[in-house]
Amino acid sequence: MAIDTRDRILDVAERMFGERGFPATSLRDITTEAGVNVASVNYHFGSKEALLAEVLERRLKPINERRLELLDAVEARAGDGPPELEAVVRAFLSPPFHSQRVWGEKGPGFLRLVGRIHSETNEEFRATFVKQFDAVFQRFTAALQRALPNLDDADVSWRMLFMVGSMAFTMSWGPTLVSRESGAARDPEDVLESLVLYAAAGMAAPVPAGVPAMAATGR
Amino acid sequence: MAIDTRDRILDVAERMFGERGFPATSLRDITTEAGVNVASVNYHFGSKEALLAEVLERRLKPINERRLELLDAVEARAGDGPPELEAVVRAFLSPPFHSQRVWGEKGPGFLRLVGRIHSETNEEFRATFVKQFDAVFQRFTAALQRALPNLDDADVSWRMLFMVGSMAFTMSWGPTLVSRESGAARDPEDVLESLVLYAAAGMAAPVPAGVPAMAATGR
DNA sequence: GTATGATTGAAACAAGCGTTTGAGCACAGG
DNA sequence: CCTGTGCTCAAACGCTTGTTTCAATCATAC
Repeated sequence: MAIDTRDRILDVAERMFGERGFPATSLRDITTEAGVNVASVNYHFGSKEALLAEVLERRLKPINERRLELLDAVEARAGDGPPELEAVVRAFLSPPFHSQRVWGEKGPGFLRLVGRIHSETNEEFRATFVKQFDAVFQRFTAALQRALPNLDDADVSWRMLFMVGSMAFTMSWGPTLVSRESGAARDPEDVLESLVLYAAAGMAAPVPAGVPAMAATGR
Repeated sequence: MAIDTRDRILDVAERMFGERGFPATSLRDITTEAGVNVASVNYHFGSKEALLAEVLERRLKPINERRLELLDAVEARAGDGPPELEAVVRAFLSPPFHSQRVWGEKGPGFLRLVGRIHSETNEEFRATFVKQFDAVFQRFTAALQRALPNLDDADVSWRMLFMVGSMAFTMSWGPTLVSRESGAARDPEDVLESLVLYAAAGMAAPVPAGVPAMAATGR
């Protein structure tokens, strides 16, 4: 009856984990909605947690690949010089926004999920999850350091955290904001654009006066 | 034997909700650690969800009061002119950072919790929670609009969302970042300073080229 | 057609959940 | 002294959880 049980489970799980969170979603919720048997989750994936891992990987892998692709292009264009800051930021931020066509009523489920992985899973799971980002983080950290030579490593790391925070939070709450304040309604594409400009400006902010690493001001 | 059962429950619940999340923390986890009986939660608070509400309110109320206090001072200083952007941003961001003396190994538990409220509770609860922020949001939105007259309302709203995202995410992951990369280690006070500069710069970013300030929203 | 291995189904499993119960304790005011 | 109130306790409530079991069914190769 089912086209493909595995995929149906993945789709429903992605949506429900995104909407309600991982611990708050039961396997019976998922399997009922997907029209499959409870046991099939453990048959196909092994456990609830393994299902979560697959849900995440399915979406995250293409996103991170796309990020690196875009960064490659930006760096190629820059040649030996420093890459353009805004382009680097855009290479990082845009793939998740494009990963789902619709910024639906509930938002891109799996990205809401990503935003709260760290709080809903145990330590080991979290570690293997973060590992998926390691390569991306290293590449972008290096690129940003070249684009912002007056920042020390610590500054770049913290500002990347700020940027990721804006992104994750926007994915989570954005749809709520859109539905609450009609004035704020916007295309996801416009929101992405706003976010890129915001993050690029923040990245280029002057370094704290009191704790200089080497240089004084930003752009 | 217990100094005050109520307070012990609140303290332990705050920490555990922060570390593991609301659904993943059982009342028995809390009461065992606190050295009190399971039934005392329902006796003192009525339900698990009511306990969460009180945990949040206990910390959030003073934080939001302090925010408004600081904003009052900033606006008084500005007189009839526009308030200083960085001061407004600082008034918003600093109280949570000061709400707990120590940026411990696990981070300020209750702020990690705040960051994911929306995903771990039902719709009604979320509504009453967001209400606590309404006054603060309105005041700060107004102040930012005066400090950034070239942005339209939608821009200000989105950029506030970006700012809150940076803050929440930093509270959550900051401690992780500090422990992973020794190079990034910093005082919470320094991190706050970085965040303020980052957010102020982001707020002041140019408006998107394609979307003029006065035009109606979507396309 | 029959055999084989992959998949599904209904049912049960033990464990844990939030909540309720009602007896018991401590200690005030009369 | 007794009574009333506030609180704690062990035990049990009914229910849901993730996981397992094992027979039934399916698709495919011989």
